[in-house]
Amino acid sequence: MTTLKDISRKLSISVTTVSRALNGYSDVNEETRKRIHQAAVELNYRPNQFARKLVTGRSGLAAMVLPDDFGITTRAIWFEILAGLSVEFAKHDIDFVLKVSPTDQIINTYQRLIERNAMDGFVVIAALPKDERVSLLARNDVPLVLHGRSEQVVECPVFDINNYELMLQSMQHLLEIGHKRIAFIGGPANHGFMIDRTRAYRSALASGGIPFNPDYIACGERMTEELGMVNSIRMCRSGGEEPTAFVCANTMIAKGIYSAMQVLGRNIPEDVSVVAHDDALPEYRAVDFRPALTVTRAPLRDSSRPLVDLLVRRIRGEAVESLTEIQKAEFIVRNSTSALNQ
Amino acid sequence: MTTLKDISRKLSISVTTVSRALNGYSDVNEETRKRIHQAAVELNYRPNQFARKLVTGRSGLAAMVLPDDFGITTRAIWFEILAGLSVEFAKHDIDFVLKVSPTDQIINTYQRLIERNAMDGFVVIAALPKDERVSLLARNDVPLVLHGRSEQVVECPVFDINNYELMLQSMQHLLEIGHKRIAFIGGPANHGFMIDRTRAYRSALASGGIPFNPDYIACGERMTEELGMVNSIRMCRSGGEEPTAFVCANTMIAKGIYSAMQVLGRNIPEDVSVVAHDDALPEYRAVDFRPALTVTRAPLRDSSRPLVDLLVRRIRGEAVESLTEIQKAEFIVRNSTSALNQ
DNA sequence: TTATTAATCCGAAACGTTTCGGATCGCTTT
DNA sequence: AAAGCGATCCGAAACGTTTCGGATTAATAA
Repeated sequence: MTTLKDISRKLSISVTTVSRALNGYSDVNEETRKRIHQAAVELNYRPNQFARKLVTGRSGLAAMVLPDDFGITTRAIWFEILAGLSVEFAKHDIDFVLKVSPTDQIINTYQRLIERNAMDGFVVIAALPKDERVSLLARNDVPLVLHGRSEQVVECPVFDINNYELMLQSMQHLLEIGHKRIAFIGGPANHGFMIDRTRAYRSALASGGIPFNPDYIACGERMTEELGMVNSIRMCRSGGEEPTAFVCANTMIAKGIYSAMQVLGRNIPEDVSVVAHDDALPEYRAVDFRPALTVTRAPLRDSSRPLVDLLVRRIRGEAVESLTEIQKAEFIVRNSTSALNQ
Repeated sequence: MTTLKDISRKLSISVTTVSRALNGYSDVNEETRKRIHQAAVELNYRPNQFARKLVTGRSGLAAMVLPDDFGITTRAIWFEILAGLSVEFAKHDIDFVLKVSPTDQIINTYQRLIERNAMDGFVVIAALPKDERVSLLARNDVPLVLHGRSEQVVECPVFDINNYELMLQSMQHLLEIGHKRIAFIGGPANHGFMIDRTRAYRSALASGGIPFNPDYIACGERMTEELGMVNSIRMCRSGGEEPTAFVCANTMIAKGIYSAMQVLGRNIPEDVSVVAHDDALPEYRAVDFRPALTVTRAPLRDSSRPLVDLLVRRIRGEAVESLTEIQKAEFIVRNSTSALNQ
């Protein structure tokens, strides 16, 4: 392994100057900088991360802690997120470490990681309104970036999609084409994104002059096909008036509704309309639904870059105020929605 | 953050002795060791990994490099593996770093990681007969553990399941109940596990006096439902004699065959028998198949511990010869197989 | 008594960086 | 001629460990 000292010796230049040259300080002559850079590539120099960490306090490591029961959704989604984060962090020369922890030990795991002081930062996903993870990290002054908004006024960068707006858009579309009995099947009621969307759902109903019917809303811990299937069947069988349209928190739920409607002998979109939010998972392509699914679309993959960028800027010490990014979902009308035929 | 020096000062004992006490050396008095340990917990001491790395060369980091197209299978499976590795490594105080790389850049990614010299070891999964990753790592003397066997005689620990045996078992079962036209639908032909299973498939046929029919074997890059569906339909429609039984490399393929048989109006197990190898993924539970699926079972989750143990022992310097572990799959007969009715 | 040994302890160097606080030198300004 | 300045460089300390090579003491063997 070649070190600064090797370069220093080879060029008869002090270690200090070699270090400063390589790190782009201004007090080194342009020509000697050239020589140093050249020697560095010749000798295939790689800075020793651990020596560096020892003095700077930076480790070149960022982590994410996941519950071992996979939380709100399925393995496939987590992997999508992990993969994106790994490649984005790599661009900043940061290694991405994955911690999986029993669900009831999550906070302990964070605690230990914080004590060890080995991570430059964390990415925290699926924000809760009062998020213990966030407050713990913030209290200990360790950088984090949050996916989703949390109620707490907290000093951390945030990335989110416009959950309120996209829900409004779906609802307005359905209202415009005449639907009145619109159901919403979503995820865990306590998560930030669900709170936003539920708010939008109710506000859209209100603005359409439609009373809120609690039977038309279903929340589940896991946003899977099963959730969509079970709840849509329940709603259609409940004896009262059946929904004429469903809004789903993701495409898996929509898939479940498609199956359910087939079982019940209902046609999409003639009998019921379906709209979903689409994270653009390759396994559930909305265009491949039959009929093709109308969606608000915000690829999960696209969140990795902003997430990592925000965290890196936070680690570099940028002011938190400037570190918020809200991504707009795109509304795409396909064939799963049609005007209500009376 | 509390350091050795803090403990040293508090107890008026040299840093050396504190270090040696904490690391279990024998040249420190039992009573002072007690005092030191106590002070360590009182002060909430955590060794600084980076300082340690600097002198020992160990980083407390292990990595896995994955292709960004997810290789032979689906995201869900990768996540299963990743989660298992993360928790097992944690037990050894090792952080698990995940690297995702474009498929054609895998070797470069390894190269860079090796140069940086920041990983204590790697876990390499889905062994190829001549595996460039393995030879690269071995050549550079970096510890690795291999999942699956590779042809190369190489100095590395290996974990595998008894692919040859389990295939033999499935085949013998089918032969015993009278099947002669047995198809095998599996994964990429060049992978170690497929080579083993194909060998067993042919050897079982031979021992049953049945000629090998190349139309009855199908390999695909991705072992998904689609693969099972497409190939079983093709085999059943090919005009020649249809298979009466299918052996599948995993349960997803079996699921595809179930769908295909339904489409074709065939009943399982009356018309066709199906056997699969079961990695025990929660998403595809063999017991939940209708009819319940006969399998050779070897939970993927169970591979994490041996994998990590082997790697850790290799890192600690144990002789490679002792570091091989072959896990036996369990054969479970359920309702997807029945005797051939003539 | 003296030499040997075992049990404990410790000073100092080393790992590879970064960074603080100058030092040197030639040029410009007074 | 003296003072000041900018550009360029460097020595040495520091980060928190581990480890080599002893040092000290008391008990044991000669």
